[in-house]
Amino acid sequence: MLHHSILETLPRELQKEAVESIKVMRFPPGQILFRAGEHCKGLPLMLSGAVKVQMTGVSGNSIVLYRMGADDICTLSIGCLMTGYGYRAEAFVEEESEAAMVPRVLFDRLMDQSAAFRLGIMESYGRRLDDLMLLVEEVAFRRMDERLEEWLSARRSPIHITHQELAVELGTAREVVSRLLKELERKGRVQLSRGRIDVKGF
Amino acid sequence: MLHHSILETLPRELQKEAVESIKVMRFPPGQILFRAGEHCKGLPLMLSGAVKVQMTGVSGNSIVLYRMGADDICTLSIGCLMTGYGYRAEAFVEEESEAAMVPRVLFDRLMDQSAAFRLGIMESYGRRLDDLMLLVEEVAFRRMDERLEEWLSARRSPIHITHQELAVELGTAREVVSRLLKELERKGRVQLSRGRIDVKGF
DNA sequence: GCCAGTTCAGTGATAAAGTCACACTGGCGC
DNA sequence: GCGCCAGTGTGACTTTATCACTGAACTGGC
Repeated sequence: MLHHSILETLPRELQKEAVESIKVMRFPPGQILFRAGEHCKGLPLMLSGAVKVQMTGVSGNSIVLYRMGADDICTLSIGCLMTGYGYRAEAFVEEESEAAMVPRVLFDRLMDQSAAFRLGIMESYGRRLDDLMLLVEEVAFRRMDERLEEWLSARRSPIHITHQELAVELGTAREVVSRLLKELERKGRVQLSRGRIDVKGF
Repeated sequence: MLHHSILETLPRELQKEAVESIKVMRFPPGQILFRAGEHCKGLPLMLSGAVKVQMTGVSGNSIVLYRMGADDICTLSIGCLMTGYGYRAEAFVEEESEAAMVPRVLFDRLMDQSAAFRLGIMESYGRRLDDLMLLVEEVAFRRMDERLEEWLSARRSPIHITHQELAVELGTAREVVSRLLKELERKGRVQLSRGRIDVKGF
């Protein structure tokens, strides 16, 4: 089913048109939504699930830029759609997801005819820009141990993740994560096992 | 005079309306266009000059996020306008600048009535997002000596800048810049003096 | 079960970058 | 000329990144 808040603001006729030309797609976990360099076919509106967007630098290291969940808009796609450049990042499906793919033509039409749609798009863009600015600051200036603890305490224990994946989340090297985690374990804050971290309340 | 490519695409009547309600403002070097936390009154279209946008983190360290020059659009302002949040960064006028301030109401009207205007705005947004993604990668993974050399070789010698300012450009500490520069001087690649760097061809 | 292959984690050594503290200095105003 | 101060240099130390390697834990085949 096609439930996305940005579509619900549309007047009846546009909504009807939208429902007709939008294809809902389903992505299993592990699938790649798009890769770096690929070109954008349409704007994905996330209906459900979870997708992480990450970038790999020239050095070969990767970092997670942000995540998308239900009711999000894939802002990155808009930029690609508008400038015609390929994606710079790749999107990796973490949980079974559904997305409504809005074709270019319909996107243009909606931008033209619905102020609410425009507002939704622009707001989403603003938030994404904000996210990235915060990330820059975080990566440039914050200490890794703090960031790691913050990341850990933001989820429910036990956390199923490898040190390598966690390193990509934080934009650092696997060894750094391993060492910091080991340190936390020595302090009794976490318990480590293969592919799993048990957080013992901060 | 009011010359900005995004306005030139407008049909005659809109252009006339625009010229009437847009105030052109002039900013001397050193002036702050907006500060972190401030709210956005309208969308600045850069007509001439140079403005740098930088953010200061909780740690007190700052980093330059991007620059705006003639014909740019202050994308950051759109986000603030749309979400109603305050600016997260501050904009510092580097060279005498002129900007056309588009009030909220006119912005909405232009977004509504001109496809070309919309396209211009969205493109500009896409580029900015791209810039920030590149910056994240740069800050997270690239070596500081490389980034410094790149920065130096991208401008014309002599460069008038203090080590502190250069540190903000790169998002690092002043001492790091001082040491790297000294190293370059020992190698004969640059010559240092107070507030000035002479680059001797890379 | 056992074994081979693979992924994941731990760690020492070393280099790069960030932090803190403080000394020095070039240039300006008085 | 002298004092002041932003700008710079540098030592000592911590944190983070990188490289190289070891061993432990899981996987699938037999």
